[in-house]
Amino acid sequence: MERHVEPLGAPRLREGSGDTGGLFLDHVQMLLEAAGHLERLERKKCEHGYASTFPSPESSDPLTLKQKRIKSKRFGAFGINNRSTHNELEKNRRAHLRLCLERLKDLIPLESDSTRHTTLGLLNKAKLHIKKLEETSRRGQHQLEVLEREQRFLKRRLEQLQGCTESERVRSDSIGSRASTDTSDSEREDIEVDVESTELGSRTSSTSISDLDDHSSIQSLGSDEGYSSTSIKLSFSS
DNA sequence: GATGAGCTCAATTCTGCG
DNA sequence: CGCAGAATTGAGCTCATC
Repeated sequence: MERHVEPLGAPRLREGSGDTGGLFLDHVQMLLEAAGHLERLERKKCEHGYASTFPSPESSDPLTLKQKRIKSKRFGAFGINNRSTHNELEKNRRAHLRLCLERLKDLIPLESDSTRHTTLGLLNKAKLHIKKLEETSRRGQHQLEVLEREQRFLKRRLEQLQGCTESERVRSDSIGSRASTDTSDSEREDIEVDVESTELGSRTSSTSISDLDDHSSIQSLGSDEGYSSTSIKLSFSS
């Protein structure tokens, strides 16, 4: 919805001016037209209540010192020049706002491109979108914490089970080397069952084990040579 | 502290569109 | 005709300079 703005004081040169006298007349004509254009503009502004560069009959109104200072700063010394500069700056400012709004439009999901999006509607949609993203992020963070706790707990249980199998092996060695290969399968079976029951337990008490979190030692991470000797089924549920 | 420059904001008016 | 956006304008605020 672009508003058509007439270029200020920019009447076109008439074509086909012949000699220098004609050129001079053209310039005079152009200046007269420009003056007329400005006058019409000013009158129109006066009609619509805009401040005019014409001396106002109300200019003798009592003003505060500050108001006088501002008035002279803005429009006293440079008149319309200063005002047009100000208008131009304000125009740039609005253009920047539009640009930001366009960028925002690209960032938020909109139902359909065909529907018209007002500034207010766009801002409201952006607000909702931000809230949704925050909620998603919060949930993801919570899920991550739960899974990390579960992982730590299972790691500790694994270490415990490894310790059990190690002591069991030492004990059986001291007794003798009889039928060591025969019992290994049944031991593995026991461990599998244990781990599965542990997994179940961890899931039921996943929120109440935070006290134990810091007890997981770095030593356990280094002693992973026994992991391959036992077949352990671990299944995580999200 | 006074002043000027730069910037923003809010009120008002104008304009185009459905 | 109402609405939304653009344009104009005055006022105020902040910061730098003297």
